[in-house]
Amino acid sequence: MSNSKINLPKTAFSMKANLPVREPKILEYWKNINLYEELRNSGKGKEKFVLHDGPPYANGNIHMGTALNKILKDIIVKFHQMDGKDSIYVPGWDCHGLPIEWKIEEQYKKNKKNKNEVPIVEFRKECRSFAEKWIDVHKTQFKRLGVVGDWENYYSTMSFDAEAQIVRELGKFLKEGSLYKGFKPVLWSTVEKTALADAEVEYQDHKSDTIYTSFPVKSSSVKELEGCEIIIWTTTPWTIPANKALAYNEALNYIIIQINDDGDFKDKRIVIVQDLLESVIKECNISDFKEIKKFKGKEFKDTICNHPFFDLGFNYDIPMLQARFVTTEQGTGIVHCAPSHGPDDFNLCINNGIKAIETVDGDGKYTKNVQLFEGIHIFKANPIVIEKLKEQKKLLSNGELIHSYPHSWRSKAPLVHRATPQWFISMESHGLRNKALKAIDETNFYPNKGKERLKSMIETRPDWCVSRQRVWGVPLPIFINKQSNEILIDEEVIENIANIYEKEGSDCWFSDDPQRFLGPKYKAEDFEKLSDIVEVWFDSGSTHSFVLEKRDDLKWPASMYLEGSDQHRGWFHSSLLESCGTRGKAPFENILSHGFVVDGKGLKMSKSLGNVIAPEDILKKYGADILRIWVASSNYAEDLRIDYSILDQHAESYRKIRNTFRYLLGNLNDNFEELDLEKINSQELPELEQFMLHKIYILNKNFKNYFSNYDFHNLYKELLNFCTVDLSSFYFDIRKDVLYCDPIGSKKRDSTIILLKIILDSLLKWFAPILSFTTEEIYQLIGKKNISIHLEKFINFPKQFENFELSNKMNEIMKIRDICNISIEEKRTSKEIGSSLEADLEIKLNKKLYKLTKDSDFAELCIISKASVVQINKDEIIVTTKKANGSKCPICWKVRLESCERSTCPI
RNA sequence: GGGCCGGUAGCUCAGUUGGUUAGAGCACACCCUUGAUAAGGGUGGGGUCGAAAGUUCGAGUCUUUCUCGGCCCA
Repeated sequence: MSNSKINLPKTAFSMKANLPVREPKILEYWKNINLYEELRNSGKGKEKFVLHDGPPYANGNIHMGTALNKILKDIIVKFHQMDGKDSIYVPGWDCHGLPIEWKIEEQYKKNKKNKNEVPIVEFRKECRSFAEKWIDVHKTQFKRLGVVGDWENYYSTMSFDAEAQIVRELGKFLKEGSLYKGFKPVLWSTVEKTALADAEVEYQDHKSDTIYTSFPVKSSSVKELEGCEIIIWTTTPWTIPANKALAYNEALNYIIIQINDDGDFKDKRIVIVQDLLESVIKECNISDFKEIKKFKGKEFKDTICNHPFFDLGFNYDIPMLQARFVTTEQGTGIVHCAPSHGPDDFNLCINNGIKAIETVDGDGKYTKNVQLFEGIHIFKANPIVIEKLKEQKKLLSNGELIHSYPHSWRSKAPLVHRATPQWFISMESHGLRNKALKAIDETNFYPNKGKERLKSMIETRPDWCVSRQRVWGVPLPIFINKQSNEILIDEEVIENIANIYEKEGSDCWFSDDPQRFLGPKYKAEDFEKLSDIVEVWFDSGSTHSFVLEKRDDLKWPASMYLEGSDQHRGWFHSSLLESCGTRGKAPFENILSHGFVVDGKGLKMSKSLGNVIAPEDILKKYGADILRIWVASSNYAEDLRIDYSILDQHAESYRKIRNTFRYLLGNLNDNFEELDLEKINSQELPELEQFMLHKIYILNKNFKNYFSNYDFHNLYKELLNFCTVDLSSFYFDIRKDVLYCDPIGSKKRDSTIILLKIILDSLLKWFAPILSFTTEEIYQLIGKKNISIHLEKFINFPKQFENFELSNKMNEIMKIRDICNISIEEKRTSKEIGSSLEADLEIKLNKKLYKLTKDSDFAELCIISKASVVQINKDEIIVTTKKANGSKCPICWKVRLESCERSTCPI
């Protein structure tokens, strides 16, 4: 029998996707129709949804993390657009900062150019064009992922507008008075007279002087401690004059011993940690001692000591402070703290109200803040300190140690931690911490755990240091009065600087006459102009001010900030502080944070492990839609695993979805016109169609629910299951008979066609935010209404589609169907039958089920030739399969003795 | 080293206030089909829930410890 008498599916939609080739053509199409503009036109006047882009750093190719981030953003933006909002995405880039400075310096090194001989302005120009280059590269790579946004009018932190606004934002803190000058230790080279970043540091062996020295206890709540001397060990004796505190660990066990050996410490009682007793007595040559007392570290609480140079005028209190960083690896279990000369020291002291001061100047000489030592170079101070300690009978022992020590990558000179003048925004002076904590409470977090994470950081963080001794950034707009040493606070000056930057950028700060910035009100000679720049987190923390507030198409606050979970300490954090400090509110209503991309085993990607997968590789091998499926199907609340076997699996799912579409298109012969769902009377349709309408209605309800919770992996799973379970293996399989064999235009077939149209329309829209390319491909094949699927809206289904009574009945039928299948399978395994159409079934049901299913066509539902249903008195469902008698109808392939009801049946 | 988060079939995920033999899809195996055909259908095997201890009549679900992994900090 020829196939001409049946209606076989026919479609131009190919089974093979060939996404790597097809997708770029679709991108070209979106560009030609100017999709972004079309979206804005279609969204005019609608409620805005603004996902504010966290700016990636304009440096290097994108990696899986960035791809994940952009795709997730795009999916959400598209969902909201299709949900009837004006959903606007403006991409941005973070451009200032050290990494770009290095790249330029590296180029200099290669070309044997000396950075110091290049004018700052020229250097900055090179940084700027470097960033511009990478913005272009990123743009292309992001677009390839299918991300739709305002690529033509992106924002960047180095645009003149941005630089100007950053100055205005700083001006607000200045005016308020929360921006203050303080000191903080940084790694410093006394040779180059400059601060160094961590990455500019090389570790090399270095010979240091070591000392065991003592701090007499002044007062303590432990009686036995009184009169004792606390012993500390250090490799930097020159920091002793800057000592302000001692650190102990409350979890460790300490011991008091009395020394009987002759010498400065004869009959003295000293305190050290128990675990290091042996090493201390050995290193300090203690041979005769007596144990006095053992006690827990926590008993040190409230102990106050004197400085070893107490008698030389260092007569301030040295408190003992609890610190977790104290260990028993080396030394004595008590660490001396000079807040101006170590980050640990600094943090511990600042948390206990002891501020760092400038103890050493840029050349490495003690300042006037260090009595007795003023003007002495720190690298020459060790012998003097040791001598004076000996004089004061406070030196238990000294020696030398070769250890790994930081050096400058350029000059190879040893580095020191030196407290340098820095600019801070106070967390407390104007209530910034409380404002931020309140703002967190008013923000929704996806997943919810992000709230606590951000909160605990804000609760404990120290004041915000916003200055950097660098050149590629926005200059701190600060003048200091040479006479009074006071900061110039004048809105007019700030506005003047901002206006200049708006026209020409901030390079001029480094080249132009300061008078230009001060304006006519002040004399340049009376002021010192700062040459620090603003730390880049302040730049990106201000994006809300120069993007959301400045652009008419956006709104403040943003609907959502969406970044990796590391940004709780980064952009979420800095944006929150900046905005709360200047506006008293968070710049976002919702925060969505996602985990990190890890390999198939859950390990982080690294070159050394060889488990790195680049987005580019995936695009070449699979295409962007597969990558987008990976994003949608992964649970972003945790880390996201990826490897080729995972991608293969998603590629398989994609084929299933694609074939689902192909079946629909084939049976519709690529014809599609939108139906008015309100005009459909579901009661007039066959039960199976009514059941499918119910399924669609419920799925849509779940879909909206998942979407509003940004729960994409469950959403995608449900859509995929619908394709696999409800459509492919159920509805499609059953309805092939009607579609192929019933005459075109017949009632039942038309009912099926109606359903296929509804299903196609629904699937296209449900999948569009995820499968942006494939849905567009299909839409172009059938679309009439709009020029792009992405201009469509989600469907509202009539409530009358919902039919729980029928659904309950069908669920019972499905159970019977399962048993039928098992029965058929037995006969198939025994080779009595092959196709299910070779089977006749006898189904025995109890009274209740019999009554319930009396109008159901089991032959149709089970795709068999004949089903006879009988009522029995047992509750068990019994199905018997027999090989069907008769001949196979060449049209419908059913095996029967008499001809089937179709007029075309030749039997 | 510290803080936070997480570890359910090969994979992606469900598992509601602790309660009957732990679920789904994919993958896999076997079979069928050849009118969705580099497609489609059916059946089936497979986890004791990272490990141990505890609370409880009862724990994947609560507590503790350990372990592995991730992020942040040091």
